[in-house]
Amino acid sequence: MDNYLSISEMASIHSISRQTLIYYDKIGLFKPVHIDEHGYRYYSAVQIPFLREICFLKSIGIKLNDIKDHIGNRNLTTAMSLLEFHQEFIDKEINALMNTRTFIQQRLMKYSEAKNIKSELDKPIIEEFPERHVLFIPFENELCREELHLTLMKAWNVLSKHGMLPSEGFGTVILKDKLGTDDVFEGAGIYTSLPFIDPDLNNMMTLPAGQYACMYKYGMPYNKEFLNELVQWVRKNQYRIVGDVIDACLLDTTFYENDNSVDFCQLQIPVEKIT
Amino acid sequence: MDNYLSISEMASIHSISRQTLIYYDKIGLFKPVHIDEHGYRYYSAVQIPFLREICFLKSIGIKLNDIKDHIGNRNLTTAMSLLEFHQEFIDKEINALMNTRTFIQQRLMKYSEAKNIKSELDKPIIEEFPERHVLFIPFENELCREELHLTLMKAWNVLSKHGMLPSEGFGTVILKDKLGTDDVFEGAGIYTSLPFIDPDLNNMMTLPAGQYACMYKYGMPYNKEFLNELVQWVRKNQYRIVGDVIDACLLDTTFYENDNSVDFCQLQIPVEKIT
DNA sequence: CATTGACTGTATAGTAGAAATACACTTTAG
DNA sequence: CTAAAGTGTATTTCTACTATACAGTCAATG
Repeated sequence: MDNYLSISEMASIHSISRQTLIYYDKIGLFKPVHIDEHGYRYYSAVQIPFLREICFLKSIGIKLNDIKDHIGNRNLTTAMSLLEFHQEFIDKEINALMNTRTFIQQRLMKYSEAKNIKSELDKPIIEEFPERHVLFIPFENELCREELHLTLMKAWNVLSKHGMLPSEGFGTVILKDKLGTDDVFEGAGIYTSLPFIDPDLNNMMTLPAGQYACMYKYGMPYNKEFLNELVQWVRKNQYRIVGDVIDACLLDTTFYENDNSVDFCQLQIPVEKIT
Repeated sequence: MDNYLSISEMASIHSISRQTLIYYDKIGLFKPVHIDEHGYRYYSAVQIPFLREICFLKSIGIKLNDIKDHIGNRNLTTAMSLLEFHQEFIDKEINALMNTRTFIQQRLMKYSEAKNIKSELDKPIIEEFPERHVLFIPFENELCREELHLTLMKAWNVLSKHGMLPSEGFGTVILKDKLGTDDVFEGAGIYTSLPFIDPDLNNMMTLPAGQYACMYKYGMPYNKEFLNELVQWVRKNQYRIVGDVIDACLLDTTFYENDNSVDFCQLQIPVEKIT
């Protein structure tokens, strides 16, 4: 092999840049067979399969360091286990991206729901909901903006540990039995939707399917006036409360500017018509 | 809101590090509401939803710069288009990973094939092959190691431009009509397997399904002795050559150490029994 | 023979999103 | 009063390059 390839020839043959070859030389991944008295790099055609394989492994996402460890001393067994190991890595990545895709989809659903209903603010209506599986974390201190945020973050972190993002929605659960008592928020807490069911998860709660008396409102869950209003409407209209009350947050304060801004929520009280 | 949260509290609430909050401050993504006379950072509970949303957007893979542009002035429309745009990005990523997965699978298939047949070296046998679609690039100069490598890289680059990696195999095609002539390699060239069919691709060639007289060998395609041996065997055994000859490379020189090493290949001659 | 353009070299900075480290100051608990 | 915990800034490290600046080399042309 007497006719060498220059660095630019070698680069263009492999559709990579001259700088990349200089870099590979520097990190010891791929070195020219010959360097002349001026420091010019010269490659041999025999090296082409090696650089080609480096480019292949790189383009399927294997790190240069791992390629370096592998390429100098490869055989069928090591080549296969490198690929098998990397395939598992790829599978995990695909899985993670599919989950992410689900989270984005659910978020978008939630937003388009919020977009479509802004007109009917503060008017009680009856809606049907399917069964919903959520995570529930009770409040530990007196309910205020800070307690609300901190409890939600607890729930958020529980989900994160299970590889989920609570993209579909969250809100407050108020116990049916405490309605009308001195401390309406006793035993209340935060719920977050579950993007998918995880059997390892504790603190799961099921919101039953059925009819709910609903009302959209701008206000935080600890502003009781909306709840009182809706409860009164329920009683006036010959309905019976049959379960815990949900205050679902549709748009949080990140959608509004000033410091005293409030969430856009929907109160949901499960009801039955009194016959 | 008079009770501030320290940087470590804010960090632990969101399961991120103190350093990350310092970094977010530095790049202007998320700043504390208050800094005391010693430079200590203090956050407000009102900021929790914003940092939560930043963490959410980050964890679905949106760049901090894009989050920064979005978060300060968001509304339903911008939030939805951000997510929609990002979902398309995710879909492309999933697609790319699925392709990569295919390439790895095909490579592994090729390797396990090579692993299983090493015993029957240099012995002609008859094998059945399905139809194979390949890319064909003819040689332009006299066949030698360099011409072989350069032509293969041409094919490789054509595939790369179409988003494919020739992971399943490559080799040399020798025209049937030139067997036994002075210049056996006239019109010959390199073929590379196609991971999937791309209608935009020119230079496609179909290797027909059927019976092939095959022989494994260590040697480069320009070493004619193996070809001659197999052709003689074909004639002696009452077969007729019915198509172009394939010299399929199973393991290239990256699997062997010294500079004069050769490929591990399988010669494949399409044949019919003479009746 | 000089010049020009193409090619080569080294060295440095920049990219993203932190993590890790070093070193100094402040606060808090005992 | 001291020690531990918390906080600040500044710098380095990671990956796999790309881009830039500046200087030397080579081949062809006038």
